[in-house]
Amino acid sequence: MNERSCRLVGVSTDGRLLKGERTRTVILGRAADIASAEGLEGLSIGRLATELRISKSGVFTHFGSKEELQLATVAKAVEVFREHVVAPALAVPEGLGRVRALLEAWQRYQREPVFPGGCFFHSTMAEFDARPGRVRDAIAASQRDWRGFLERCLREARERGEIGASADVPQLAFELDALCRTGAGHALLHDDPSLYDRATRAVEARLAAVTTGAGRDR
Amino acid sequence: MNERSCRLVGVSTDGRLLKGERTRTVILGRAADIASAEGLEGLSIGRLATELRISKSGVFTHFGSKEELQLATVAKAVEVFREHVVAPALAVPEGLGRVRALLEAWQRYQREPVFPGGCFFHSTMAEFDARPGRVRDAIAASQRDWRGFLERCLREARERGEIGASADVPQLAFELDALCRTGAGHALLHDDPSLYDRATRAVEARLAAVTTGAGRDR
DNA sequence: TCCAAAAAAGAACGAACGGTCGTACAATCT
DNA sequence: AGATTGTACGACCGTTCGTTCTTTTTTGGA
Repeated sequence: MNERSCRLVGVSTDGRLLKGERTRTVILGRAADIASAEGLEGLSIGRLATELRISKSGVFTHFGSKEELQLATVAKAVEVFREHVVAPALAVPEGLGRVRALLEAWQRYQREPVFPGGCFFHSTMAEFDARPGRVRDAIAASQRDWRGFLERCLREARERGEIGASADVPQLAFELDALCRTGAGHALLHDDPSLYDRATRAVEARLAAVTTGAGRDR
Repeated sequence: MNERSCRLVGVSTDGRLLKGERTRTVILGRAADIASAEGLEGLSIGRLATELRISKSGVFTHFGSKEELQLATVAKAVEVFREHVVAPALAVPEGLGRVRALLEAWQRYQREPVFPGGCFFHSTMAEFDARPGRVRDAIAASQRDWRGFLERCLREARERGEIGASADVPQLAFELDALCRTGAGHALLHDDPSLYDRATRAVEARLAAVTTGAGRDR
């Protein structure tokens, strides 16, 4: 592939982003923020336009339909999630250390908060779990990805002998996911940050229960 | 209080429900169903009217505002939850047996499904956790009630010596809640009933870890 | 600097939203 | 039976929704 043929859409010859691509990014940033707090259905094109001081059609043109806007918003949220949670974990060597780094990054991302409405996916999963369609499929797929990555990290730790060989990785991933997710949700609902710590403690205990001597030594 | 002064609104002199009260019940039943799947904001007065073949104003008159409709819907859902989850547990003697009955009833209620959109509260908690107002307060209060009841059951089991004396009841309640809740949510999102079992297994393991010899004997 | 293409604006649409009103009928109480 | 209250109706308000156009402005490459 030569340079010309693989030029990306929305990118100018000197590599800078085209104007349209920049506004698209701005729109999606705000869209993900709104959706994390008010849901992907609470998102509206008119509101985005008003808040960003763009015309309604100016927003609309970038996506062509509300469903496309929702899908793009999910993709944007995945990007943010990867950056704040997955990337920090990948910077740590494989094994139990990476598992810990991953869970810590996740909890930090929920608390900061990167999104004003807590974890984007916690909100939208509950919103779309009983509503068939492309948006739900996208959310479900991203959720499978996330859980797959968590399981991979756990499996690496097990292969290193830092986690007991008999540990049930998918089950463990499910439980860790459930504890972190719910802790953040409750903390937000009751406006009580101590509920984050409850999740942290539960995760800690759950990990301690499967950690081997080899895991503790490092 | 004599009979006359404590007459309830919506109840006629001979104790029967007034007509209005009956339609109100019908409306709220449908409202709770819709809200469990599409959220309390997805609920609309016009849609309720169309589906129930009542005029829009006929629906509206019963509540006076959308917020009141949402609050009444939450109250209705609490009633349904009590009936399907709390009541069956109360029919079982205090102790670990009641804890088990409670968690079983909860999981049964999620699977049946009593509400078409899974657990009403799972959906609405995530919807309102970052949205201040009376509706959120009502949801948060009902959630506190539920957790209070779960903790009470656990404490009774502990006092009977069926659960270890050192068990941290609020922490345990949080974890059991998180596991059941998330299991149901994932089962719905991925359309995979085996995820319910994952929650069941996690709960089972969690309970087994704190059960004493006395608890196992019965 | 010029010009085509890209991006944004603007106006308008039909539908649905929450909400208000006056009215008509039916159920309930005296 | 008559008086009264409860209940539901249909028309309509202003607003916002997603979406479709046409027109204007901005932008980036030659």
